[in-house]
Amino acid sequence: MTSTALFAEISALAGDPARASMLHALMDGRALTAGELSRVAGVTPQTTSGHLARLATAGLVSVEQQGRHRYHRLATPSIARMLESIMRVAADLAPVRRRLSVGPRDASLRLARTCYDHLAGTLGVALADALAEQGHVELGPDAGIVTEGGIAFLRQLGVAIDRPSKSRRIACRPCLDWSERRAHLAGSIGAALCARSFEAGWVRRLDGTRAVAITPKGRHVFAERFGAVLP
Amino acid sequence: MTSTALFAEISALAGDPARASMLHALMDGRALTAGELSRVAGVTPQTTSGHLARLATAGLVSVEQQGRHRYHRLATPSIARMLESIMRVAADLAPVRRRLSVGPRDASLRLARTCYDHLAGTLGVALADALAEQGHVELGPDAGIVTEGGIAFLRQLGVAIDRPSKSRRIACRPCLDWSERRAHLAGSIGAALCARSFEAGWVRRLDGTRAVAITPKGRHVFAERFGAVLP
DNA sequence: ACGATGCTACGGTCGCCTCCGAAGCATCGC
DNA sequence: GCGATGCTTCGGAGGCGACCGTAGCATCGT
Repeated sequence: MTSTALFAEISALAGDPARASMLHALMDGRALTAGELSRVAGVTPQTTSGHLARLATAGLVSVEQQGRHRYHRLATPSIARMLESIMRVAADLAPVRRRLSVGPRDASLRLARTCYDHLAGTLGVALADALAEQGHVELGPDAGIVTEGGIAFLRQLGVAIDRPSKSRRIACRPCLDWSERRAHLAGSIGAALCARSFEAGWVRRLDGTRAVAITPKGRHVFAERFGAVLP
Repeated sequence: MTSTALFAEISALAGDPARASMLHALMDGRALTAGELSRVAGVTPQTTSGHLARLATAGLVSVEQQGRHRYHRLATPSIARMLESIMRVAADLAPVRRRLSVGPRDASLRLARTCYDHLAGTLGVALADALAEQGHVELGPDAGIVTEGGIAFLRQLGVAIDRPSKSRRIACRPCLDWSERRAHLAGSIGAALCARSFEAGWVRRLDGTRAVAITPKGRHVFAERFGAVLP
C-alpha cells in the first residue's frame, strides 16, 4: 500500500454522494445510527450498510454497538479537519460553478451550527469578531492568539481552558467555513467555548441536524458579555 | 449544485489513483507539463489529457499555455491545504493498514522536501524544533507564535516577514506531515523561510521531484545559525 | 517547408461500484 | 414465546468512468 494509493482510496470514499452526505452529517461530532444516516443519504438501509462497512474498515468512522443500534462517528478529529478543508475548497469553487442552494432549509444552518467540535455560522463568526474587537484574541492569517485578558475573560465565563505548561500564551486555530467565508474559532479554544455554550444553555441543538438554536439566555450573554452583534 | 454534491465531486476527482498521483506531484507548488504528469501517473498522454481537463474545469488546477507545453499548477493554496489534510489522514490510517512503502526512492523525500510552499521532512521538523528550542517560536497544539526575538532572528537571516499591522505578534500555522508525524512550520512564515532557503542557496531542488537537497552552505547555516540537528 | 514533439478529440472495450430486492440474524417490547 | 425493529449479507442489474488506439491540430527546430 503506497502512500498515493491510500490517499486515493480515502478521497474516493469521500467521493460518493451517498457517503459524502453521511460524512457531512457526522461533521457535528455526534454519533448517528445507520438508520439515521440512511435517511440523510437518501438510500436504502442495505446500501447504507455497505457504505458504512467500507468507511469503518477504512478507519474513517468508528462503530459502537448499543443494543440493536449501531452508532457511527468520525474516527478522529483529523478526519473532521479533512472534511472541513474539502468543504473549504468546495466553497471557493462554488462561485465559479452554479450558486450554492440557499433554500430556507439552510437558513438555520447558516445562522448557527456546530462544526465538529466548535461553533460555526454567523454566530461563530460574530463571536470571533467580538473577541477580536475586545482584544481577547488576535486573529492572524494563519493562526490566532488568545491574550492574557482573553484567558481571564473566558475563564470567568466558565470556559475550561488548558494553558500549555511551557508557554505563557495560547495559540488557536481559525477555521474558514462555507457560509460566512470568514474565520471563526476552532481548535481546543473553540471546542471549549462550544462545550460551555451547550452546558450553560446558551445554545441548544436543533432537532437532528448540525444546526443549533441560540436561546434567549444565550442571546443575552453573547450580546452583553461577549459584545457580539447578532442579527 | 448543492453543497454536498460539490463536496463529493471534488473528493471523487482526488479519488482516482492517476489523478491522485498528479495532484501529489503538484503539491510542491510548481507548474508541471502534461507530459511530466503523464509519466508521474503512469498512464498514456491521452488519458492524462482527459484527467487534466476534468481537474481544470472543476477549478482544482489552473492551466497556462507556453508554446506547445501546457503548464498545470494547483489553482489555490486552499487546495494544497486540502491535499495536505487528506495526506494527514492517510498517514494516521497507514499503521492500521499495511506499512507504507519506505523504499530508497523515498529516502531523499523523507530527508527534505517542499510541501507546496514550505519545507517539510526531517529538515522541516528539525528547523521547527530548533526555532522552538531557541525560543524563537512557541508551538501549541493548534497553532504557533513567532516571538519578538524570533522575528528579529529571522529578519537578520534575510527571511521576509510581514508583520500584521494591528497585532504586535505573529501567529503561524503548524503542518503535520506523513513522514515525520511531527509539526513543522507552514503558513506565511514557513513560506518565507522556504523562499529564503532557495534564494540563499541553503537548499536546491532535486531533479524533478518534491525532494530538495541541503547544500553544504545550507547545512552550515542550519546547524550554526539555527541550531538544527541534522542527520 | 518539413518532420518531430506535445497535446487533444473521438470511439470502443472493460471493469468496478452503486443500488435495490430478497433473505437472514440479532435485539427489543409485550 | 412472538412479532416488530434495526441492521447485515447475498445476488444480480445497471451505469458510470478509466483506459488505450487511432487520428488530428498546434508549435518548435532545422
